[in-house]
Amino acid sequence: MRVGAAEAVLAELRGDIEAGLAPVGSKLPSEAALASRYEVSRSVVREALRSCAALGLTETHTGKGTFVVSARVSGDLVLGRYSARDLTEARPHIEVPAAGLAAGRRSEDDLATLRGIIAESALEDDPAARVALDAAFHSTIATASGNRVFEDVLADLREALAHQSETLNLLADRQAASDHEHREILDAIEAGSPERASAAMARHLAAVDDAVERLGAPPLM
Amino acid sequence: MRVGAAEAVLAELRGDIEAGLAPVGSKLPSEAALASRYEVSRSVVREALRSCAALGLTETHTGKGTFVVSARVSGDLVLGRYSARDLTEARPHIEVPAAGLAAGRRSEDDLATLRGIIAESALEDDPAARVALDAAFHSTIATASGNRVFEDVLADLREALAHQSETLNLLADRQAASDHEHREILDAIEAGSPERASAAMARHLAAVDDAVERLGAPPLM
DNA sequence: GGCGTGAACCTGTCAGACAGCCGTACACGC
DNA sequence: GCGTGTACGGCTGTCTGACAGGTTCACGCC
Repeated sequence: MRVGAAEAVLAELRGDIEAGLAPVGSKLPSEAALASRYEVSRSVVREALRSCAALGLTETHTGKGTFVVSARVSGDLVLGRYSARDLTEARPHIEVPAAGLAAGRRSEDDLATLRGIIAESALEDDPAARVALDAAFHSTIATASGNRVFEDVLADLREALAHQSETLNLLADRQAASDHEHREILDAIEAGSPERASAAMARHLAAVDDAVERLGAPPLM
Repeated sequence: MRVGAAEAVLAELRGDIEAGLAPVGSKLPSEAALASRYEVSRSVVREALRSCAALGLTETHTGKGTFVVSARVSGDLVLGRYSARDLTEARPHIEVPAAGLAAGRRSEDDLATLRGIIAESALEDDPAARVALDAAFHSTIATASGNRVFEDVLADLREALAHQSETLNLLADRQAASDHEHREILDAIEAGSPERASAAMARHLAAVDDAVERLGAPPLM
């Protein structure tokens, strides 16, 4: 009987999920299997799984098992909690200053990542993959801002937005435009100009919003 | 054996805590007592408490019991997770637009609340009580913005800020100035002018930051 | 082939038990 | 009188074994 086992199991599970070892959508082993793997009783496993569920990482269904529903703990900002209007309204206030900060604090690593994403995006035709790359671009900028508040808030917003994926395909024709705007943002960040970076990000967001509105669809990225 | 009991117990506990029936700092009844009160087994109570803990509402200490540590689920933004710099940097980008939105969407209820807070603050001498009123003022504006994103983010930021309470007393001499600035913000909101409201909020935050910096202390409200 | 039945597996809950931590109160020694 | 130490009761942490009820799938019957 190891005291503290429950926390250890929780840490283990959470680590696996956040590291992607248990991808979103996958099914975790049964409680009994986990208990035997970690050499603890099923009670301990159940309490750990309860914590995972409370953190929004997993959902467990009677008779079926427990499934990974998110790879990161999404705090208070739960899916669908925000209206499209709220999201559209809030996003510029987070992303624009984040781009400005990124320009002031850019690291070579972040720049390399951004360049890589843009290059990859130019070659990519699959709309779903392009959406993922767009998400990666924006989230890298949040990281590059060096401010965890922006980083976290943006991650939550993006997660909420990801569930309005019906809009995705409608934006396929913006591919070239979006690539160009991303390029401008990256240029400004590379140049170390917060003003230009903020302005470029603001233009990009406005352009996306415009396109979405023209299409009469809920907002997306 | 009632199936779904665990969720019911969790809802009950969470409701009590959020409603203030179990104030922050208080000790919950023992697991055995809760089990008997809700007529479930201790396993069920333990799993519910695990969820509460994962949500950040409670902490349980071996041999002592479980204690309420927060009255609201604080998402990802956990105490101390953000540096003072991050918070100071992010706050204006949230609060300033929130004030602008509040001016555009103000309701009579919100206005009445804000007026009440200002009136109360003028009469209040106790620094701790004034801090609470200040928090209430800013959080009411977030509510009045009509945007849940701002509302939630601000609630989290405020919670994080609340733990830098050493700074509190240092700002006592700003009482009159702060009251005046709050008044200006309220005036602008009452007038329905987003520009004036945003500007007034920006001035207020800048003034507070200035005062804090002059005192050489970490930022607060 | 279609359909129903049952077995296998899974989660949800229960009851009882014991180990270890914590605070307190009582008794002992100084 | 005072301080120390010890024993005790209460609490959490974990374990074990059991049963109910949901889910899935394969087998066998029609």
